[in-house]
Amino acid sequence: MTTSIRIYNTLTKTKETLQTVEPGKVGMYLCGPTVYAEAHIGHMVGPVIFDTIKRYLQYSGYEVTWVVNITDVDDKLINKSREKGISMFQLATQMTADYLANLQSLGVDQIDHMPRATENMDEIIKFIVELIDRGFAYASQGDVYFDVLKDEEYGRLSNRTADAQQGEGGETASRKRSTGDFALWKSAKPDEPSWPSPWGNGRPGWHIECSAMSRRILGKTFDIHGGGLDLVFPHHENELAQSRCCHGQPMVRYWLHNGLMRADAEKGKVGGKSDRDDGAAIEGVVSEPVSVEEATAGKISRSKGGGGLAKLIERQTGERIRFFLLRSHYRSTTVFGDGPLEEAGASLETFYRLIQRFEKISGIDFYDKDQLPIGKHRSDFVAPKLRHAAIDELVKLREGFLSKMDDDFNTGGATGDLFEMVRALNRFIDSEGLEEPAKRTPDAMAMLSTGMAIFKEMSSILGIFVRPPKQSGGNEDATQLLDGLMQLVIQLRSDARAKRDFATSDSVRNGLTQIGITLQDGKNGTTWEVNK
RNA sequence: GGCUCCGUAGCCAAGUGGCUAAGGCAGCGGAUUGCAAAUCCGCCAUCGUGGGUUCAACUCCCACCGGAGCCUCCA
Repeated sequence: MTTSIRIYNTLTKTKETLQTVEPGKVGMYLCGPTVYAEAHIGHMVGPVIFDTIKRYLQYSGYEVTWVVNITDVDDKLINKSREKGISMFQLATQMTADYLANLQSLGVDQIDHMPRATENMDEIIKFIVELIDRGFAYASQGDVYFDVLKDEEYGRLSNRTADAQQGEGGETASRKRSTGDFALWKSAKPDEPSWPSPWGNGRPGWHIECSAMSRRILGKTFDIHGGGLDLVFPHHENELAQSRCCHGQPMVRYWLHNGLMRADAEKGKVGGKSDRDDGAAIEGVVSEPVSVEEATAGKISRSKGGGGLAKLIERQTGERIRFFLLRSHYRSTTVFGDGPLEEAGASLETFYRLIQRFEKISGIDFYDKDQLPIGKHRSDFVAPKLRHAAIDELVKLREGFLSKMDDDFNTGGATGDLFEMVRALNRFIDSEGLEEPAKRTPDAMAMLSTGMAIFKEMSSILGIFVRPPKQSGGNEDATQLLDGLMQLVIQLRSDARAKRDFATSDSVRNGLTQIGITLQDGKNGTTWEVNK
């Protein structure tokens, strides 16, 4: 298969053309969470971009296997579970459930395997034994360490030398041959969870599970391995060393790392440059007093109140967050907060309105795969027979979208094409007058559906607009009731308008605006929407 | 101290050694509307600063200023 997909490889620091280990197949592995606390937004960046990458690779004709591991044994889990007075396994189970729920909310549903460290002990121990046999690791007082100095290529990924500090100081330092060595196996204290091994009871070090589990599922060399930029060192450097030394062949073709999220500074939003003289109220600038801590934008971490993602999703909707993440490039650092999400939400409305408009005109359910079918593969696409400037434009925008995706999954650039598709489609509806039933000729309607299908085909690659946006409230009875009520109100107002009693009709509309409902008078009657 | 990355309009954000520097949000003007909303049309940037390389740089190199990250657990 020939594609021109290019991926930025952290190892070589260049974009490289994708050439898979097995033709037509892609194996990819994303480092998942250590499940000792609730997920925060930073944990979602990798899953969302990988989910999108998988969708795109599949669209490009590849068969993709995607693995995300769950680290369910480590020091933090042990400590945290003690604090909470529950077992490590209970804590892991709870936090894994939280993680999975968050993934689902963001539309991440392409993961094929989610192996857990505790369920792969045999494989992990086997891997360590192999490393010792090959002379790259040594046992020391119940621990096992990787001997960094034996690996000539150590440090290439993160661009540092083998003597880089590896944490594990203190008492364990004396068990190591050199400071750069890192633990493959840690002996357990009597009250710690442990597994039997040739070196006594213990638990695996942080890095080895990924080497072991990726090999089991994806093989000795697989295509794409990713995670947050903060994992490059030491985690990925060490994984890479373990696997390569164990197998004598590269672990991964392409190392892919996403940029990190930063917390929003939440400073006074309105008004211009108040950089200097902060504190002094500049005319019209309302700035909320914030503590020094809050005013400093910084890296999101669990220890600094970065959790509570579930609440955030409830407040902002998963699609907003997904769209927000996809709006910029996955490798860039992104400032995150309610403000930026609101803006993403505002621009999403443009899409929702078009979709509603289309559904109203055509009677087709946009989200139904039978009513508005789309092509599964890029190569399935055939230029529409119906010719129209709008269709031609859509076809061209589609190509633009795909070429941006080809270039290191440039989702930010691709969303621009999506917006332009919306404009082209609205323009088509306007120019053909499709709001009026009389003008809905079979040709025009076919063209509209064709255009919408192109739009849907592209947006579904990003994993957005694949299901109807969540209704606020979520209570179906209440929703139906509200709908009936609104129809009644609209009817009464229409009667007033028919009599040119605008005082009454405006008063109704203003009243609704006050409570957050916007009315829209169109050629075909009045519609309403709840302001988000 | 060592190693990375970033600095594009009020804000967010793509992108390129040479065609009009995408798109979004906000704003402004127009079409439409009883008035609005929505939609459409139009307007709104010379790319942190200073040098250098080049026929040509926002895009490459150097310096500086500013911001972020990693080097310790972290997606």
